[in-house]
Amino acid sequence: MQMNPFEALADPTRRRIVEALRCGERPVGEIVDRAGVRQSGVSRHLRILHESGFVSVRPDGQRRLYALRPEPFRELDAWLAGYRRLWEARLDRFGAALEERRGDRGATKKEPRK
Amino acid sequence: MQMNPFEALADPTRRRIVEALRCGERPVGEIVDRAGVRQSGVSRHLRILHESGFVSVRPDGQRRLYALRPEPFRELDAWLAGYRRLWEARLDRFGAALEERRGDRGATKKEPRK
DNA sequence: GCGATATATTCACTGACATGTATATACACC
DNA sequence: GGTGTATATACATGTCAGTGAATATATCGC
Repeated sequence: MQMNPFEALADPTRRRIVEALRCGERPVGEIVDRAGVRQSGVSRHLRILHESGFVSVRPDGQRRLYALRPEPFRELDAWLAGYRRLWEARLDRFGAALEERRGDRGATKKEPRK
Repeated sequence: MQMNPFEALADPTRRRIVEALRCGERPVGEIVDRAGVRQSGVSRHLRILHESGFVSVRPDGQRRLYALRPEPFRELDAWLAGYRRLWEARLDRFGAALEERRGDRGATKKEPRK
């Protein structure tokens, strides 16, 4: 399937699975309990997470233990780093103001009427 | 549409748009040149990015200038922070080893022997 | 007013993906 | 061997998101 980290985390079920692994490795069965989808679905999501580098597997008897791997998180962090100046208060110079530029953001509530 | 930051960035075209705005605000036309999709597509992606908080808009004559907003980036950073211990070399204690757990990742090439 | 330019929206299509059910594979234990 | 449990895969289905073409809206200059 070959997904990049953003696509891999775009699915809420996959994010739940990742969070279920935050505190260490777990067998599929335990993940199923927290994922909110059937075992077959979890298995497919785990495959995607594995292919995108988010998890590792190791056999343990008839079970398979999944665990998080650091690489894709590092990758996300590196990407974010390129935008860090957006929020790491560098508002002292007006270059920042040029980029931040009046947060309207409530554009939906804008236009009291027309 | 209501997208969370991960879904918003899952689309490659939207990531290209975000990158096009890294160095400051731009009108839609310039973004179209870099996005690789037609103007109507860019407009729709900009709407999604706006609804998810990634960009702000301000009118400038007959054009509209889009710019990045910091909030969703902060949000992503906060999420990532919960996993930072995965890669911020805290391998000095074996608690980390429990979680990192032998990066197999090349599960295909796994286990030269054991 | 009119025409031209910039951007947004509607419509129809298509492809991808998440899901469940059912089935297959792998391993453990007897 | 056989039976039971744990996990993976195949198949069919429905939904949704990204796309382009065409159209609508807004703003400028005259």
